[in-house]
Amino acid sequence: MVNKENKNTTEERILESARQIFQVKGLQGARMQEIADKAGINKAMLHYYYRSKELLFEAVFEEAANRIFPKIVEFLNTDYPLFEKIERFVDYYLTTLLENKYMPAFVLNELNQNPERLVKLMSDRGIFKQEKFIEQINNAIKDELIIHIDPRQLITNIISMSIFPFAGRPILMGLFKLDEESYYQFIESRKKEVPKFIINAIKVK
Amino acid sequence: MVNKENKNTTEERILESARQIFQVKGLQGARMQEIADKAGINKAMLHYYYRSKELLFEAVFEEAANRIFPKIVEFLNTDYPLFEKIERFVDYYLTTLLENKYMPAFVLNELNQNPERLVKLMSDRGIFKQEKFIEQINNAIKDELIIHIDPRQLITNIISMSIFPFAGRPILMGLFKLDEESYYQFIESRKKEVPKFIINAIKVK
DNA sequence: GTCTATATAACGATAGAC
DNA sequence: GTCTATCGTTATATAGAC
Repeated sequence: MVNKENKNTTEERILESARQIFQVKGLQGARMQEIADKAGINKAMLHYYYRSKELLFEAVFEEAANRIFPKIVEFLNTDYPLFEKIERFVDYYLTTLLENKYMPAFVLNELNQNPERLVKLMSDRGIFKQEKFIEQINNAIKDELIIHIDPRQLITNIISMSIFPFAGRPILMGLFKLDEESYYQFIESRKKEVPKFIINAIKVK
Repeated sequence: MVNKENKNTTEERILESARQIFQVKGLQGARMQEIADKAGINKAMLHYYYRSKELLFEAVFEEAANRIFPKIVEFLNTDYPLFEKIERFVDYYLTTLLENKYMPAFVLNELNQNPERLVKLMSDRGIFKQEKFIEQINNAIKDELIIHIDPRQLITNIISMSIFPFAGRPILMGLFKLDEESYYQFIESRKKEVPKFIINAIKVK
């Protein structure tokens, strides 16, 4: 499912089980025994391949974080016109997260409990270079294509509307009385609704 | 701070300590010893007053959830005109959450790990009655005050932009290189920026 | 009500046979 | 590389004195 190049080695089976357990229960809530059971192997094997719970968790977390963050930057630095960039960005994120619906809550929670992980992520590579996108927004303001707005506020709004519906999935499902299928449809609609909403908010008419 | 009617009894001191520890570390991450230390009493007292860790946690969680959810509904059912209602709602939430910045991540995470708690919250009282607000939105569409939009999508956007900046606080602080003070200022600005953004997005010009 | 001391269980981790 | 058995620690929870 998640991992196409699954070689089905013991090491890979452990990682896949760890993904599923950690993403739902978090670092503290997960049990090594449960991960071993799901992988169909013994608890000792977890330590043979990953030494400790902490290291196994880090493997899972970094993989998840690397699926979210680098693409943000990649997108922000492409050469698409502003409105098209926003449309593509929202569509890409809703699609990705719909296939990994536990990931946002997992990553958000872990970064709240352990903000140092973010520092590590940022220094690992040139993540979070947003200068180009900010410049693009400022140019669009100068050209009177969009209204005057703090680029950081705009970016925050885009990210909020893309990620919150997943982190707050139980709330939305309760609030609007959605089952799995109608929740899926609701997010699908957002792929067009959210860009329309954003562009409406900033476009100079 | 958080609790004005603090009677400073042992029971209340325990609850206050539990609030602080649980909200940062979660149910599994918190240690009863740590809560006892912060309260300045012995570990046995926690069990004397709250029987178990689980029950102590529930006291904290329900208090936090009850500070977030009931006010949502209360607001949605007031008689303010649509735009004014949106302005007041966003302002109220950003103000409240700025004073309880760990709460959104805490509640979101707990509801993801234990969605049954939401069922309990919903059945406890008439929470989540949004019919009136949905009707108000639909009327505004008919009156050509706002563009055609699914009321649920609009509500989701409002909530997303109000709550995500707190649940994703470490990310925003890293992304925009904010310290505590400039983060506070950034949220303060949102009290005006977000309603403006939303009304721009839906207003018929 | 509040404390110290302790029971009891669970968990992460390792040793050592195969 | 994989297993069983077990160690060492830490956690929640309780018993019982004051």
